[in-house]
Formats: sequence, C-alpha cells, structure tokens
Amino acid sequence: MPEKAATPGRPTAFSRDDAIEGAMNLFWRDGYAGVSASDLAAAMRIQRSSFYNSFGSREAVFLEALEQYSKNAPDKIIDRLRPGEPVLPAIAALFRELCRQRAADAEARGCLVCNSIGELVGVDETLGPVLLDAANDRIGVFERVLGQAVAQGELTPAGGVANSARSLLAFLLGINLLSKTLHDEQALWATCRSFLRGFGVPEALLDAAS
Amino acid sequence: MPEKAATPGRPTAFSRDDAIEGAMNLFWRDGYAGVSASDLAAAMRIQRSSFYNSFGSREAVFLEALEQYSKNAPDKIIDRLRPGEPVLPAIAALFRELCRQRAADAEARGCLVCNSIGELVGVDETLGPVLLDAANDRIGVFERVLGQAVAQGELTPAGGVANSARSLLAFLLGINLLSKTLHDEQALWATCRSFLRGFGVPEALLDAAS
DNA sequence: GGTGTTTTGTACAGCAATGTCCAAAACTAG
DNA sequence: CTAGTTTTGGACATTGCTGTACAAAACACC
Repeated sequence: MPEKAATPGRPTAFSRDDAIEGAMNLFWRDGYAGVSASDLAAAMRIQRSSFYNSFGSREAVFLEALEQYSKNAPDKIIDRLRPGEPVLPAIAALFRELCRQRAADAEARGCLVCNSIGELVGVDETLGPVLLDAANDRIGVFERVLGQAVAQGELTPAGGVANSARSLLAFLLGINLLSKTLHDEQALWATCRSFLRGFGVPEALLDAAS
Repeated sequence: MPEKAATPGRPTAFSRDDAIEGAMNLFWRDGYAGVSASDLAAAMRIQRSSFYNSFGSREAVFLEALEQYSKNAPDKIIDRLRPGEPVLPAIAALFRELCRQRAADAEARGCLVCNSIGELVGVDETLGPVLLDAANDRIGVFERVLGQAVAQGELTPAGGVANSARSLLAFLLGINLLSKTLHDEQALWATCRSFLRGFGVPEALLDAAS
C-alpha cells in the first residue's frame, strides 16, 4: 500500500516521478552532456539547491532516468517472452512498435539508451560501464529467446545463435539511429522488413505485424 | 604543384593538416559537445587566439574534421565502385575492413560520422542538417551500387533496392555503435557475416573476405 | 632597410555552470 | 504549543569557456 508515507519534515513541493520523467525527456533530446544541472532544475520547476538536495548529482538523475526509460521501452515485448511462446512474432512486433514510436516522436530523439551508448561508452568513467552492461544484457536476452526459437523450430540461424543475437542488436541500434534522419513510419518499417526477411522471419509474420 | 605558396605575412607555426587531424581525433573520442575551443587549441599546441584566427569557430573545425575523416573512411571502397565491377565482394570487404579498424582502435571510438549523427541530428541547427545529408548521401550510394548488383545478377532483394539500401545503412550504423561495446574483431566479423548472409551475400564471398 | 601583411602571445570582460551554505518555511510527532 | 526534521529560496565563491582586442613578432616584397 503505497499511501503517503507520513514523512517528517517539510514535504517536497514537486512529484519525484514527474521530475524524473522531465529529466528523461531532456536527456533524451539533448544528450547527457547537453543537459546541465540548471537545465534539470528548470525542467523540474525547482531550485538548483532542491535539485542537489533531492538527487545529489546529474549522474544520479541520469541513472534514474535510464531506469524510467527502460520500463516503457519497446523491448519489453521480448523480455516478457515465456518458454513455449512463439518468438518470431514478438520480434516482428518489437520492430513494428519501434517504427511506430520513433516516427511518432516529432523531435526524432531516437532511443535514449542507444544515444547514450554512443555518447558515453568509452568516455564517461561511471556511466560508460552501465551502458555497456545494458548492451550486453540485451545481447543475452536476444540469445536466450533466439535459442528458444531454435528449440521450437521457428528458426535455423546459419551462423549460430550468438552471432544472430548480436546482428539483431546491431540492426536494432542502427534503426534507432537511422530514425533520427528518417521520420517516415512506412519507410522505417519497410527497412525493418527487409532486414527481418533476411534474418529468417517468414513473410506471413511480417504481414501479420503490419 | 603544392609548393610552399610563398604567402605574405608571418607564417603559421603549425601544420594545418596536423591540426585538423588532431581535432578530428578529439571529436572522435569525446564528441562535439565534449570538446571546447581550449581543448582544440591545446591539442593543436597553439594559443586560442591563433585557433580563432585560423579556423574561426569550433563548428568550422568540426566540418573540416568531418571531411578529413571521410577521406579515409572504410566506405571509400563502395564509393569507388565502377559500373561492371562486382558489388558484393566490395560490400563484404567494406564490413571486413570496418571490423579490422574498429577492433584495432584501442579507444573504441566507433565511427565519427555515426557518433555525430547520434549527437547532433535534431539538436544542432547547423551541424545536424550536414550529418543528415551525409546519411542520405550514403543511402543514395548504396541504392546505386545495389541497383548495379541487381542489374549484374548478383542479388535479388525481395523488398526492393531502396529498402535494402536503408537496411544496409542501418546495420552499418549499428555495427559501428556496437563496436564501442564489443572489441573483439572475430566476434564483430562473425556478426557482420550473420547479417550479410541474410542480406544475400554468398557464403563463398564471405569466406573470401575473411 | 623599409613597408605591408599575417600570425602570435597575452590580456580582458562577459557569461554560465558548479557545488556549498544558511536562514526561513513547512510539516510531523509528542 | 514545542521540538525535531526536511525542503526551500537565495546567495556565494570558484571555475572554465567564449569571443575579442592589441601590441609584438615574423615573414615577403620592393
């Protein structure tokens, strides 16, 4: 029961969740380096002192924003896949939904995680490894579900499951980047179809996802 | 004959080409926002005033650095393709060489153009459109050579040449991003092979490129 | 050697970001 | 009402970056 926890002291004048949401949208559009503590405080409509008091640092907020982002990311379709469930329709649905969301974003911000990998891996001492782990986790998930697909007879990847998983992630990263320059949903989806066909997804499943 | 052009006035105490090269390496590793005019001047081993005098702005140097980068980029293999020449071996060679270069980079900086697209498109008023054009140009080149491949009977892309070109670019962008987190050359190449196989490149050509 | 031209070193003022500090405010518990 | 706790608004000093200005330096040409 998450009632108001009856904390002592003066209550915060802002919703923490809304603040993180606002921070996430800023990072998403302008990147980590492009957002200052002042920007964050302004977006949260609080003073900088309150910001430092409640969050500690830009870094900490970024990590919370990343978690917030991951909760609503299109990839959840894959994460939720149970043994026995068909895999390929979920993969097709993932890309279909991705195209929808990326094209619907008027600011064409792409994917927060992909953007951050490009910006921070190898550059930021603390955040870099976090994003590296995120990438590797995703490869792990893909390997798992692709293994499941093979076991269920949906797929026969010639180069092995591990390489298929990595190439799937590479294309996913790429389409997210490409969505910054290509805003037409149908063109994005047609591009994904082209890839997925070669990947081994039957035409009928692609049609079904359309 | 590019002799010393016998200019009037005091000669510059630094090599402009070396300076651009140094700037490029900085932008490559730290991104556009991560490099200040002071950083650039320091890397060029000149004063900031000389920097402003010779280059004008960070933006101008970045554009020159981009051109410098493009001259040595792995994609040149494709640009140089002539009508009549086989296309698929060149594509395989492109990715093979890409894996080599990305894995050889101890700093794992990925691709300058890809990084910059992620950082600047939709964010920077001036540089964003430049990078957008670069992406579209690349799609154009891919369309052209894929059309050539079809005409020469090397390939039969089911979804059409345009979508194949875009998916090729998407994967290229993705593998460049992925190379920031995956430094093993063989793993990268195996990932590319997995993609290229689905793309329609015969196994024999992939073996030949290895 | 003198003149004209361009780079160089140094300095300057303006601006924005950072992190910290503190008194006042707003609430809870007793 | 009082005591304890936490947030808030505002202020502070520090730092780094920006763009410009200017005199001195280093060259070409005549």
